[in-house]
Amino acid sequence: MALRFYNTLTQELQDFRPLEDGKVRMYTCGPTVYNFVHIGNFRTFTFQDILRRWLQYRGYHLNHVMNVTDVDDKIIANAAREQKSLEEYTSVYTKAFFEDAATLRLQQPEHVAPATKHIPAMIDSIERLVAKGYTYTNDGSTYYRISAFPDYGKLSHNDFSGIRSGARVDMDEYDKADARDFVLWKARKGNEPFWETPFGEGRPGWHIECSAMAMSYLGETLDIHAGGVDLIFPHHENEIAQSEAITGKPFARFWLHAEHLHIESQKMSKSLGNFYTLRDLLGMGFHPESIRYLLASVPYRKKLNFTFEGLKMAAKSIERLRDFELRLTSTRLPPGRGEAIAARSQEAIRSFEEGMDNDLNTAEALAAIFEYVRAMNSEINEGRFKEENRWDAARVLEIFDLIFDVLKPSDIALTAQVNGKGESVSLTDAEVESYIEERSAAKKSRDFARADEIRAQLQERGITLEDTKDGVRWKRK
RNA sequence: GGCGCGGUAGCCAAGUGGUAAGGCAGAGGUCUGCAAAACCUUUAUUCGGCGGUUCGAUCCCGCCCCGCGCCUCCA
Repeated sequence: MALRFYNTLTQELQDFRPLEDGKVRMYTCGPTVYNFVHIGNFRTFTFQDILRRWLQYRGYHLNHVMNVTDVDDKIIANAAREQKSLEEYTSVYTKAFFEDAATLRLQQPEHVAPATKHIPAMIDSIERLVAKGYTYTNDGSTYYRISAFPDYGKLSHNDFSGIRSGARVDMDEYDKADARDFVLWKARKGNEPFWETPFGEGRPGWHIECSAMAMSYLGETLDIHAGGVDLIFPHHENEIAQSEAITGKPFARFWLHAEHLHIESQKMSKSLGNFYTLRDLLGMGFHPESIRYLLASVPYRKKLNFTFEGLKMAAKSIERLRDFELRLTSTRLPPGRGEAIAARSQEAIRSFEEGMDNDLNTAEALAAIFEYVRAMNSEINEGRFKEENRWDAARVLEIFDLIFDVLKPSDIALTAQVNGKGESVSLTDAEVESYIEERSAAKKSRDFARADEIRAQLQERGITLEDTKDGVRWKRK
């Protein structure tokens, strides 16, 4: 089956083909940098990362643009309060965002586009809308008249035909001619930051940045536009209204939207005290891979209930895969290559691909991997898994990790072993090895008490020992 | 009120018109000096409720109940 996505625009699953063979033009809505972004935001960004990786795995050359909203009401207000320039204020959170993204192993888009660096493109877009008669001004601000765009509502599937501005609305009494109209350019107020334009001093409305930047980087029609469900209306609806009014062409062919994340079954909110940033969670001792796994393992169109129990489960799931990976390299195997196992490995890859092709059904894809791991563990126990099958299995894990990217422990995980007093209790590999030698000697002389004592001490310091037929194996927790 | 999403085992979560993937947790067993890891067995006669269509529905239709989102800034 071909790669297919659920398209919000058509409300159905559609086979994905880009406009141009082999190339995908993708635009995603990035962060508004007025604060540290929270874990719910990262659910969406993780979805976008999985999408990126899968498109690349499927052989597409990606051109992905992500905007950074670095000018809006909140930013201006916060910056003013801290008596900082916009730039000073937003650079802190922009930097933090990309650090967090890297911690979660999110790939960098090909282009990151801060709004304030693209004002001329926005001005150009607005001028074109003005020329085509889609706008009106009021108090120095320029508005988009949605009644001029008959398709308005096609993305969110709302019917606005009944609430068009009519005789009842007196324009003199309202900022906007129609409640649904939105601002393209906001008139300068007081000491707020502003830019000079043919239609007055001011700053851009929120929606215009995405239309202008998307089209200037990617052309008039995008293959994919993605974001969180809350952006469907009005943000994405307005982007369509702006862009298609300018070009007369479809703005984006596939609209993909990630569902929201809840915390312990509740909406995340500051008043409930369940508002977490990535940094909060890392501070509680959770590993980035666990967070990434949890965010990625629930298919993106399903609400994700983020719980601490879920994070622990994620960590255990990763551990199971890592144990299998370790077993592949540390077990002595009979020579040769089991053909049935080679074939089973191919089958696992096919199932994994099928799950991912199915609108990025990560739960289905994961099931393929776990079923495979169980089967292979069995084959190893039975002696049918041969020396050269290592490469077959390694390939399966490699493909899995190309997308999920959770097998390699984070540096943080390696170094952040601290005891209750906050002191580092990490051991070097050499130290661990020497303890293992001491324990082996104790075992040889049947001093099991001493051997168990060493094992327990290592366990306390995050080192787990496993006695196997092929010697002692150890891993860090 | 309008538009939309969802309710599957203790938790997370796939799925199909023909009778329920996977992960975590639990129970029993094999292996082990003991553990750990791994494997085996086991854990929903049942998929929110009630009707309907059908030879047959968790999956299709209708109604109802519950949870949630958007309709104003929001991933």
